[in-house]
Amino acid sequence: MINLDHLNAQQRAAVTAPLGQVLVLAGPGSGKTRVLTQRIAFLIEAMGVRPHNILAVTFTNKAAREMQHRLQSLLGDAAEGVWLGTFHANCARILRREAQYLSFDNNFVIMDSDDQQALVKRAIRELNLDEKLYRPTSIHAAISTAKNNLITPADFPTQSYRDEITKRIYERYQSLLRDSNAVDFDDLLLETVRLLVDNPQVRERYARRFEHILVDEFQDTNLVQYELLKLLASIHGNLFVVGDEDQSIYRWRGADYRNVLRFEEDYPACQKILLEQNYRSTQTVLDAARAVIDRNKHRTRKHLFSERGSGERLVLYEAVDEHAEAAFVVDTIQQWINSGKARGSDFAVMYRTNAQSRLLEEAFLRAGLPYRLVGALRFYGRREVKDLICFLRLVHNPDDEVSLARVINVPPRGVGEKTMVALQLTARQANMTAGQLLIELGEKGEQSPHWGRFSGRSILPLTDFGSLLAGWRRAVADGLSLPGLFDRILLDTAYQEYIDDGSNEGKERWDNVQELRRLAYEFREGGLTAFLENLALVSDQDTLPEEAGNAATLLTLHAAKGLEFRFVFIIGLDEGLLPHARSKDDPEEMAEERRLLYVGITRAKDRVYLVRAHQRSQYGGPEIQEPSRFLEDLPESLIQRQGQRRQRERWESPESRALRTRLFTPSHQQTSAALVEPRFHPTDRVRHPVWGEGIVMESRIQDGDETVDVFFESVGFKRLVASLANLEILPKS
DNA sequence: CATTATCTTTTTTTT
DNA sequence: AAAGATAATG
Repeated sequence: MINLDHLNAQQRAAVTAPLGQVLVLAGPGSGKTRVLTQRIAFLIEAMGVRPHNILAVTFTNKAAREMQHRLQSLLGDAAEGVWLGTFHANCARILRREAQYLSFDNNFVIMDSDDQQALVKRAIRELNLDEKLYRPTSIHAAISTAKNNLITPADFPTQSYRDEITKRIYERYQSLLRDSNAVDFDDLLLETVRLLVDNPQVRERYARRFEHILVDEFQDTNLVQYELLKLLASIHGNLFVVGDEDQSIYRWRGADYRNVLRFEEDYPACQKILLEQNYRSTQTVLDAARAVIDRNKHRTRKHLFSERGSGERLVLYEAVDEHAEAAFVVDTIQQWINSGKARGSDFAVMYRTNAQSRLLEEAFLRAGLPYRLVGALRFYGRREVKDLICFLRLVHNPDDEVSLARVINVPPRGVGEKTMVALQLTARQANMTAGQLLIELGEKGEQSPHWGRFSGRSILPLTDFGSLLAGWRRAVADGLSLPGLFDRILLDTAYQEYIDDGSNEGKERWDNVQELRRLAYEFREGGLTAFLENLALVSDQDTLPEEAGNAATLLTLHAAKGLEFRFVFIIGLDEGLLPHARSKDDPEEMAEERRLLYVGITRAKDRVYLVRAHQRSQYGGPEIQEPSRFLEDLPESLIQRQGQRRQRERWESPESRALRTRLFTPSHQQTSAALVEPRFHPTDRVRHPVWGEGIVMESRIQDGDETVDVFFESVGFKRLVASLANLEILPKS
């Protein structure tokens, strides 16, 4: 049974809001996930809505799982039947059901970003265009933006010659997709909208079904998603959306926080509820976050408050280079853990770009500290994993040209560029897809009318591969299980010999293959279709083990949204990195970088460490870094500097330095003393909360803090930072 | 014609 | 520093 007593007034108002449109603007840490789940529970239990009639949309699978989990514990089996998932997953579900109305069949594959890139490239090549002039990345971005704004190739605006070309690539790309019986991420949304617009009876069926629609992270919806919601809510009009303009960080993906304003315009009767009490962070953390975000214009100002007390200042550390940056992070975490005041899982290290994780990983490994890495060295992006996925995709849908191109020569069987071109040409002439042609060659061999079209050198490998493919498909048709198929592919291609050359790296690659096999085993019930859909839609962000023991978390600022940690490190606070260099020409993008930092800071419950490096090896040689402009927005009263002084302070007058020192005296008594002279001396007897009694061997001032070497009776020699270690000096006996 | 060696270019964030 | 494209080689 749900219990509304532990909700505050605003939260309760949201959970129990009457029917119609509800817009909840929820600051960080204000319990928005809770409101969302309680609302669903309220609808089911108090309003008697059947779960079947509820659609709940999240942005990540992680968020969807989290909500599923909470609903389960709130309602038990009564929660069964709610349509809960990401926009993309829900759309894929609809498209598979309604394939009869669409231009592709229901065993369509979903192209991931690598595949999309490959297709764009192919489209450019087929049109004989210069790849230097029309970079696949930038063309793909243009296509994606168009799709996110409901623009089909036919509607693509052509104001310049380049637009003209882009339009032609877009058209070509789209037909390549359809020839492969495939859709890309953007199509999932776009095609669903088109389905609902073009087929009133289908629209009515879904709109009637979804009596209640709830949306999380509404500020990150794009135009297609907004239209989709409108269509789905067109009968009942019960739209409950939760969001925070200040946390909108997916502009580059078409997200438009102005959908919040649009919502208020489109639904003038909507109720607006603000959640302003923060249950996560200390007031100091909130003040700092606010100092950063208040510089942004065009936003609903919220007055976040916390009852958790003022808390400690944010620490700013300026390292000499990126190695020292990583070392500072790891050392500090280690000291906290050694002091017994924190455990590994209390920490998160956040960064702007995935590339920054590598040095951190190395530092963690060297220190022997466990960590879990979100995303980055993407499991699904790894060569061997992608190879096998493509084999499976090809069995599922032989028309998939991208997969075919990828694996036809894996392991090398003598099929190169020329052979591929010949294959494609012959296939087109025969009005078949390359995959179909291969299968025919494989099945009929010399009997095939196409046999003679190929040179003696290329026909054998092609026939070879074709019969493998045909064999796998037959086996699946005869009821071979998914894990069975997986093993058969490995066996037939001698994949292990190919991938595992005996080196450490080879071993690791083979382990990845085994890991994928384990996943396939989990999907043995759902079969190939469910497995592939899951692989396409479940991001790497979701790959990490839920509770990876006692490990610190390493993740991008984007991936951090929705999470919380006691201690948050944000590294790379340099111009060019955060804000990222690519944002500096566009004020809107600059505002988004600011929101990114805001999201990072507000993840912290207790402490925030902001870290930067004077010098960084960006690409090739080392480069001098300027401090991030965002640092200047933080009032000095909220900041405690650690480590090296900033250069300009060297030229400071003694008076102003004295004043500064007084002003910045940290709240810890020990630390302030330590800045001047050591508090501990050799031969002092000390007590540590975890390791008990020991003797000070040496003590020195280092990086503005006191480092003490202590010999403990229990664990022997340890190096500690005085301000963190909580050492107690014992009277000399 | 496929594979290998050398040179060039390139860096955001993710469903 | 790594991936991708181009040139040389077998």
